[in-house]
Amino acid sequence: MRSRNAELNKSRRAAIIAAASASFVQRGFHSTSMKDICAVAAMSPGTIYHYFRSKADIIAGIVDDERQWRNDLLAPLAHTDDFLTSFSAILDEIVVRVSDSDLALQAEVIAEVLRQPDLQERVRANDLETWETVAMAIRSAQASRQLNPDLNPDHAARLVVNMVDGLMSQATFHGLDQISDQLPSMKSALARMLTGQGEGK
Amino acid sequence: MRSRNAELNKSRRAAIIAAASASFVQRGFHSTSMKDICAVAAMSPGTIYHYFRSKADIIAGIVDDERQWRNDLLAPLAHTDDFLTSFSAILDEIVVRVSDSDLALQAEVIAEVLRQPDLQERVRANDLETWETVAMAIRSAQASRQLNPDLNPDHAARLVVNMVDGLMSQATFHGLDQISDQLPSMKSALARMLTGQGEGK
DNA sequence: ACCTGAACACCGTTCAAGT
DNA sequence: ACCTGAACACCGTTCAAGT
Repeated sequence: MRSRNAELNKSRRAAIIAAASASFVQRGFHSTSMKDICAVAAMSPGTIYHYFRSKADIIAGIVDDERQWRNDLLAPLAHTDDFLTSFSAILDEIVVRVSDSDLALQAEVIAEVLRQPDLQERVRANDLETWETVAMAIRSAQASRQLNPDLNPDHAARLVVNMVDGLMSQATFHGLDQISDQLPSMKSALARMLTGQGEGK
Repeated sequence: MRSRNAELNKSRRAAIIAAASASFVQRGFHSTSMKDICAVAAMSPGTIYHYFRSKADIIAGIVDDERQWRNDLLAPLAHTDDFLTSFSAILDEIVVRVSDSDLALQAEVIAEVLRQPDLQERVRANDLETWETVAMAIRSAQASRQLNPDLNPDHAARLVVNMVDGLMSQATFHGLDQISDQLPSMKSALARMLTGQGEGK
């Protein structure tokens, strides 16, 4: 859909995404009706369908917001000269910046995304981007002898991303409070994993 | 609902859960209609509502199956005298026994569970049970000097469960093939984390 | 108790009609 | 292009009626 008024298009889409996100968190994706979203956004159904192909399509916008958020969070890794300290700060920031609503919305999105092939590809691409960012940071930290140079940087990056994914899973089940207690031991385990000499493959 | 015929009750419930699971994997929870489940199970809507309070309630049965599955998987940890080898075998078994359908169904369940408080409590309890099992195995492995005795066993267990959760997340996005490549480096990282001396808190 | 299927209130989406 | 709201095909759930 080519829009005549690009400004309006952008602000309307943002308003619809905001209204839908709030509704999804409260009631869940599939028990939020279009009428609910219409009420929160103060628009008629026809207007929403003018900006989005379907209710499911609204989620694509949410996924793109999430990508932006991740990139901002990881940006410091690209220029740091102390990988472990930077990464530790990122973990702390996750606990501060992620809310229970974010976790609920994220769970909603993942389930929905799994049966929209083009959306799934988008989420997968976001994840690969994150991995690549971490792998590059690890490579340069190895070059400056901060991390064990025997480690395969791609595998190590996967492990690091894996642990953050696991942290989010546990936050989803047990709440964000619970996982802050876990951060210190997680950081020292990471340090041991990434700096220790040994069979790094 | 007190049933007169406990046998029938059990087999009907199992048949409905099987029909529903298959449908949820194919079409997703919220685009599976009761009519779909009726067709696959070859029952009328009234019959299904005789055994389950609602469409969402069917998921409780799926969660209980998942709990059984986890307990079976982790059972060897209770009696092993070699924690790392046992755990490594469990990781291998996950890759063999988990299918793409299982991952899709699991994602569906998590999103749905998050807004049914009693179901959420059930999932949380399953997770705590897993954690407790791993923590006990770690404690006895520390007693026999297999693992670093300075580690806090509860925190170490959280880390181990965390990494498995992370593995499942990544399998959901990138497929099970991708994660088998990751297993060797994950195992050696785990070994380094759990055996190495250091600031274990 | 167990089962049927028509009936009820409601859903996502479309589209003729307006500006 | 942008917006409205009635209309359409369909949904989860109930319930009178049967055995």
